Amino acid sequence: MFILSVKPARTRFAPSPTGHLHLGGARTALYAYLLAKKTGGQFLLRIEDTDVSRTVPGAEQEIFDGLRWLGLNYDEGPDIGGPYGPYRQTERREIYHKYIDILVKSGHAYPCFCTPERLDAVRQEQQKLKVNPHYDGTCRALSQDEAARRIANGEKHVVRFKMAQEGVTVAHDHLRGDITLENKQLNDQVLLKTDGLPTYHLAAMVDDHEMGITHVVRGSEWLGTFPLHVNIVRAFGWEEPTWVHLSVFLKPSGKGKLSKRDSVDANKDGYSVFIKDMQDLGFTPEGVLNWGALMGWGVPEGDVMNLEQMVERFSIDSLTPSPAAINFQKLDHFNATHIRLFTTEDLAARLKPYFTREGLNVNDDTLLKIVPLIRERLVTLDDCLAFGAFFFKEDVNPNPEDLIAKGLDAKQSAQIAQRAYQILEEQPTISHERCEPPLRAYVEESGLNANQVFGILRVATTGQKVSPPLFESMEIIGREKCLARIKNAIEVLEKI
RNA sequence: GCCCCCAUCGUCUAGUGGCCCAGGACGAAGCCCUCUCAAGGCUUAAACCGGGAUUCGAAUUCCCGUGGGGGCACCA
Repeated sequence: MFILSVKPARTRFAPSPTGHLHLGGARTALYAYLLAKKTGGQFLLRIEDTDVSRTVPGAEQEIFDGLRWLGLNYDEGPDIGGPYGPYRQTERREIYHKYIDILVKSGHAYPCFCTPERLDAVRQEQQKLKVNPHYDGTCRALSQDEAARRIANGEKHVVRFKMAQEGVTVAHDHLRGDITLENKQLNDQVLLKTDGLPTYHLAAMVDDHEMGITHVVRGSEWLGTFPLHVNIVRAFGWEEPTWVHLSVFLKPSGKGKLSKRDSVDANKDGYSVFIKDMQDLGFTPEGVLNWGALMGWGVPEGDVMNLEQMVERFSIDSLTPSPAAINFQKLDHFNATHIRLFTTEDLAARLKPYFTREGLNVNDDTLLKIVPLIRERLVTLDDCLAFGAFFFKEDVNPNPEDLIAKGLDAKQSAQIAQRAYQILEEQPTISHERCEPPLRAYVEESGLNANQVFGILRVATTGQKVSPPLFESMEIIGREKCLARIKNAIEVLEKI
């Protein structure tokens, strides 16, 4: 037997806790997760909180909750631990200092005493002269003795990477191939800040190495500093991971990168790019994931997938590098499609919170009965209110106008309701099988059309013009309530 | 300003030199079904950014434009 062996991949999702978990982050996490699971490896979560001033309280928890809601369970992370912890960068200071020392000793990095004010002035001057903004190298020229003396003096300083000033760097991205950049385009970037914490450039490289990450899956906004990162990894003499820079998401219009502002706009139409909001809006993890997965991934076949199926079909070779405009209509489609795939019990459980949050008293047996009736009518879970809230209400108060059938007047409509009432009253129970035949017969003999007769009954019993199928609905509402509601409708019609 | 990346229907994508007068999905239009609304079935319209080059042959390779995106911090 022939065994195709794939090395298990270790991947990570490494967000900074500076805001809401959004669609772009979720998709990055998804691909990293899929790659790990596909190859039998591990997926881990690391919090990149080295910019203390930007850290938002609660953001970290939102990341945990969001990933769990989506079903992207990580094997290692800040809240569950793991063999390579800690998984929060602010708790890893000593590790970074150890590696900074290595770089300084090997001549790949140097201390810099320039003040932010001076740097600002230099940058402004360079812009005025239309030169590329870059560090001017003042401290790079300092002798080791001089630097040591100033450090001993307690002078505040950062540590910069000593970038080669000539030649080129060739960095290999899995989706784009070799990317070549002249070294002089690269800056002597700050690796360690005055506050003793590392910048992303150092922290991410160190952690990915320490944590055994085999594939770095991240957004294409990192493409610009990608060659720098490759240089840092090489300065340490480490083996490079496989780099996978994902495409970015564009606004629905295709003009510009998706931003927070777009979520505000989207919210007006019942959408959001924040994972937390999507749940409130009635989207399902399955729908959101399926939608996000398809933007940037050319699935071989079968567009509709749950997480498990995505794992089966996933391959980083079929990821696409070009930017993708998001399309909320497609979200609707995938959400509705997955809703239709849920079992009745599952869907009932998912729907219940949407009824109860509106203050409705949900009877579980009734809920189970209405699910098959409304399932294919739902786009979002909260649509269940529009189609099924009346099942849990004591009274319905139809708009009198709506009770009048098309082409008829109030009096005629009242007569029809009266006749329908008699027919239904003759039935010992109200069921689909018992009620439809006699009412159809009435439609026949009266010369009316089904729309007219059924329409009056629909509005009378459900209180709305659009509802799940009439007879099935009446059956669930029950004989007593149906008759009472029709009687009420007759009264309303007679008063017109 | 400089650098990097990307480029197939409106949108997401398939396509790795002949299988492509370009396939799928969403959306759109029409028809069927039908007690409303959906769902479902069938059908239609809709694209290789432009120009050169290589080749018997190019959506597919190369070059130049153009358009779009991203980056140029003691932010990630």
